[in-house]
Amino acid sequence: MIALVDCNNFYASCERVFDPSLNGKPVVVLSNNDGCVIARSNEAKALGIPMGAPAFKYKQLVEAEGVKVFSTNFALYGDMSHRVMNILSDYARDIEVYSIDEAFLELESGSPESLLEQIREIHRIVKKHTGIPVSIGVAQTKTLAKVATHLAKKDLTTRGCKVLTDQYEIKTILDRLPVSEIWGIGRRTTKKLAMWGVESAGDLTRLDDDFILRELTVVGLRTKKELMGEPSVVFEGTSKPRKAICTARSFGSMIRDYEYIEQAVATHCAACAVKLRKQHSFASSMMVFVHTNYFRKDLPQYKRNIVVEFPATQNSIELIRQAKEALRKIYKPGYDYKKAGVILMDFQQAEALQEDMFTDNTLDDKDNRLVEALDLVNEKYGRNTLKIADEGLKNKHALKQTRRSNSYTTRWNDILEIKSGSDRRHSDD
DNA sequence: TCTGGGGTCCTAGGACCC
DNA sequence: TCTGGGGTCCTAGGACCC
Repeated sequence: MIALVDCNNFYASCERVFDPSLNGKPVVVLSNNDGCVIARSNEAKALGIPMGAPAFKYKQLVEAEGVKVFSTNFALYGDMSHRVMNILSDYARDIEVYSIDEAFLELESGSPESLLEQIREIHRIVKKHTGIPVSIGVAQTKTLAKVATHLAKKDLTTRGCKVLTDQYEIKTILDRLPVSEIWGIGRRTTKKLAMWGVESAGDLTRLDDDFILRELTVVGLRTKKELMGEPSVVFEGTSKPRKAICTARSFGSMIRDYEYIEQAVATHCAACAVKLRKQHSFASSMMVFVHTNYFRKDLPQYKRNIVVEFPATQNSIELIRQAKEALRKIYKPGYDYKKAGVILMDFQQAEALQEDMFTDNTLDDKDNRLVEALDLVNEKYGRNTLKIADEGLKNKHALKQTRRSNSYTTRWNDILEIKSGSDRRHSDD
């Protein structure tokens, strides 16, 4: 049996854990540069603020309704996510972390009643130990588990937990569910399906296999099978290493100077390298890209990317050297740049590393020991305690983040102070 | 004035090989 | 006039997810 655990309004919920006065109030969290809305509490949804809405378009509503607004605080959300996932892994045979706020669990099969009891317990423990509310759905396949979680969230009578195993119930639910709600059916496919008169998930299950294969490829066919209870999207289990690692950011304001763009690229490259080492991989190619602001139709536009190859490495210093060389080839002066990024690709795992006789990529040369020390220090004393000089200190490319909450769980200076008496913020724990 | 970031998978077509 | 067949690898582009 597969369960899908989904944290409710995750980022907004994280903010609430550390400031309970936000409970019952509309809360939104903004993307980088405070650009658009990426998380909303139920109260904010009720006010009609859509997902992905540009923040500036809702300024008036936000002020009028007293909506609490936060810049992203990924250090906090990442840490809270870890805590939730740790608890989940105690309650499952295996876990597949699907995103920062979602995980598939493999549960022992059992009667619907015992399954419900199990997920209610998980629901209760996660809330008690982390403060994060979750929705849990259980079914035979991942796609149906997604449907079940959807119900757990929408249907208040489920109190956040739904077991969807009864064949008759599945059928009636699928007949009422719009195809666009199904996991794996996006905007494009919904439009296509509508042309053939396919409106509900049930309609999709009644479509001919060959027809689906021809029009929607194997991806569409897998979805149909999953809806019919036949597992076709494999449960991956404990996370596999990433095949590509990307770090890219829009700049807080547009940048012209080569020097600052180079610093941004070096910074992104260093961030990629940390992620790369965390999963014990070595990269042997990277893409570097830059582009101007698409939204400024009045300004000249330029975008370019370049892929460079090199002997597999996980060393920040070498990777930054490559990134700088790549940037030099694509940078064109005279443009106002808005975004730059680095993508590392073509990984080899440490164990399988093909030794190149002429390059030393083992962990005992001097640069590598330096990088290892750098990781240790930054792990212990916080991100960016030590940086590579190429990353620069001025941070001209810095994000605009005017409303970031404290990093309660990951920075010593930001730890919550508990006061006694009327100022107490936590009633239990 | 102001519009995110990080991923995965699939397909078609071209290059190349025997 | 006729112009193989089967395979692999790579890339770009499309679609989708959270």
